[in-house]
Amino acid sequence: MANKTIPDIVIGRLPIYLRSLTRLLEQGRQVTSSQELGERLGISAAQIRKDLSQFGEFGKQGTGYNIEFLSKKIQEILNVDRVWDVAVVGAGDVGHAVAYYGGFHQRGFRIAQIFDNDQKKIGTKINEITVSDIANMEAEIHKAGIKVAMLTVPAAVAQEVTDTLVEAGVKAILNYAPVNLVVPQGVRVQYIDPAVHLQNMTYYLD
Amino acid sequence: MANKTIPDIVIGRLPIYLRSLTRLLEQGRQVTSSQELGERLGISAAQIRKDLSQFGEFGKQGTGYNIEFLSKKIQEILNVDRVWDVAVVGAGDVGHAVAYYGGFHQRGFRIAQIFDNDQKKIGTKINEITVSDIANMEAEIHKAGIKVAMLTVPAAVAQEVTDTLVEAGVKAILNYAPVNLVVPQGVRVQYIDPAVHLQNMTYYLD
DNA sequence: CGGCGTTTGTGTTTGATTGCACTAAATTGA
DNA sequence: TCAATTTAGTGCAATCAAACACAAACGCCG
Repeated sequence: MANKTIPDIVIGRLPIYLRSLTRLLEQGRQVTSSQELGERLGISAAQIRKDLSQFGEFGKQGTGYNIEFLSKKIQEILNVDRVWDVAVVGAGDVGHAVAYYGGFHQRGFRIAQIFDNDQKKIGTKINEITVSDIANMEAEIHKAGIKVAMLTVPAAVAQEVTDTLVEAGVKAILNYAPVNLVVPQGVRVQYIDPAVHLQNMTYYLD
Repeated sequence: MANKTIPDIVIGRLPIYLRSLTRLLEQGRQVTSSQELGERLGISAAQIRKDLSQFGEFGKQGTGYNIEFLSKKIQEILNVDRVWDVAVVGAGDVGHAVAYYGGFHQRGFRIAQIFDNDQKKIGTKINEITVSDIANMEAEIHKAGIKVAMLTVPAAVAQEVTDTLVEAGVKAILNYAPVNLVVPQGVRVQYIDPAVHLQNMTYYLD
């Protein structure tokens, strides 16, 4: 049943499922059902079953899903049954917050390098990681084989820095700058822009 | 033309269009086209035209869209042709980063209040705003008539705090905690969870 | 050990979203 | 002035996603 080009939108829901399963595990639960998950997530049970069925048969009729087993399977699908080294570019407020956030490791990511262009910041430590000069970024990322980066630089330089990251071999960029990035085929970008989310919601307010 | 229940997915693209228009304005541009916008955003020109046509006729054939005019119109549609007061709940790293982020105001939002439950933080100032005791949150938000909140508290207490926010009259919550929130009809939630975005991308990596 | 209630996985239907292709309006340049 | 070019707005077709509904499997309990 696997490998028939899974829709992006399905992939996008898997991390949400995984997050919810983690919460259930924390609560000491061992088994859940598509119905329970659906209620928690505001998604129909049928959709959850169909999404999961794209990758295999993980549940048991009459019983539901073993949470630990399903978590493991989703982690494998998403390639987070390992830890990815991540580079953070930009050591401003957002870069700091990201570097200090403790939740990444158990979800498959480790902040390995931090870069900035401010001489006053270079050499200082953020959460035990020394800030490096962005001038050396391409070489260092390339050398370390890093494929994932978080971009927390000002909008004005985001595209330029992105080009360097791509040159360095980065294939996945989480962009906090409020700009749309242009990247070549094979490089993925995801956006985090709080104002976009807020504006989405204010449409529905008076 | 207008008012026929616009699909959520269309609303979700409007802030992206607005963001891109802002960049163009910054570059001194006055006119653009659906084609140009589409190339910048990786969206088809037809889709952009169709999205906009849901709300009126903003362009001119042969010419395109006046950027300033279209920006204004989208701001009106999204209700961000005004400034919304926002409450930030949780004065940790993320709360700090959010409070210091300078980009909100020109996009329709102003951080008006910050709350925390840590006695050591209460009374201190973050970017000129005094941190208030979360115990007074419901009353203060209600009194100020605040409808929009950002939630930057630990996952374990996010639902509990959400319930209080809803009680206080908040109708839009931007949730940074990695938990799905349950809210009554009429209250909107958007999620920001960097790990979710990263996990989405690692699916496509080897 | 057999019937009942539960829940998965999936073929099929329904609905939503996107892309296509065309018309009409505006601009430009000769 | 007029033909060529550009581009918005839109009806229709095609694609994609979600919901429905049911057979098959499983566990439980008497």
